[in-house]
Amino acid sequence: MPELPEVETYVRELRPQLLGKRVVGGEVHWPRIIAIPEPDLFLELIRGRRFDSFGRRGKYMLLGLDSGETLIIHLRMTGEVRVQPATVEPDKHTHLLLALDSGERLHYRDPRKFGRIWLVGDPADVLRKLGPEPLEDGFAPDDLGRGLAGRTASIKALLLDQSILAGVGNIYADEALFLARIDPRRLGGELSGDQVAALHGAVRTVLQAGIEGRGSSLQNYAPPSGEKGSFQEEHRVFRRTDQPCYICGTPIRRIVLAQRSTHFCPTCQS
DNA sequence: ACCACAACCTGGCCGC
DNA sequence: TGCGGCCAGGTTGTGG
Repeated sequence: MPELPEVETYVRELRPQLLGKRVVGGEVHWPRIIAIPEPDLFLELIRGRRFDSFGRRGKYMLLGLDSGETLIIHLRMTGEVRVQPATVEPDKHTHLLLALDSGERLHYRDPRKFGRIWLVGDPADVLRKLGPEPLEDGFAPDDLGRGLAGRTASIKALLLDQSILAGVGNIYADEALFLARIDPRRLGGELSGDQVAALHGAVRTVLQAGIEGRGSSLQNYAPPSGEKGSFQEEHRVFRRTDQPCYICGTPIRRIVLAQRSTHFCPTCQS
């Protein structure tokens, strides 16, 4: 589910709930969610460790431990992290429980089991293929242009490629392409310099607006505080199939690109 | 190197 | 109520 704005919201809301707390025990109920190391060693290494820092890279959450190691969590489609009182019992979708010295427990819950968790000495081992952070000051139109140059995949597929740009997913790709007035079927390498610059600006605008709305809450998704985000109210095209474009009134179209639902205005985006 | 697509999983919704 | 089909905010592995 979550893209950059949802993960950033997660980090902001979980940080005060976890910083300074220490892990005093844990249980893994679905071993495959622990990517590195083996689950038994994972639990051995994390027991007794304190959370010292909390950050984000792309759609990954990075929790720095007092051992110098980093706990990395990727929620993929349906992962959730909650810090709960000890009285809250895990349900059948809770795959990792970490007991904290505060008496609470961290629950990692994930109905589709796509999410992954790593415990590594060097985060680069997990993150090295990621492209630039779109909201960093140093991210320039040329950085995006270099990633798209010569590519013959659709611009929609390339925006979803985390090695070109980190953090954009299906919602924000569609919204950015609408804002930049670019047809999602256009090939990456055929965009003009002006279009690349417009897309660069649009990606930053929609991600920033997403963060300000505390993410998009579709279905039952909500950030750790439990209060839903609001950016879904600002979607211009995403899941607005057959509804009128807010600019020109043309019905929004849904097509499939890169195996993902893609929504666009056939009049505004060409 | 690049591209398209199956696979990984479960649950919700819709029509019959 | 049950069943089949489709949908879901992501990434990885495989084959061409």
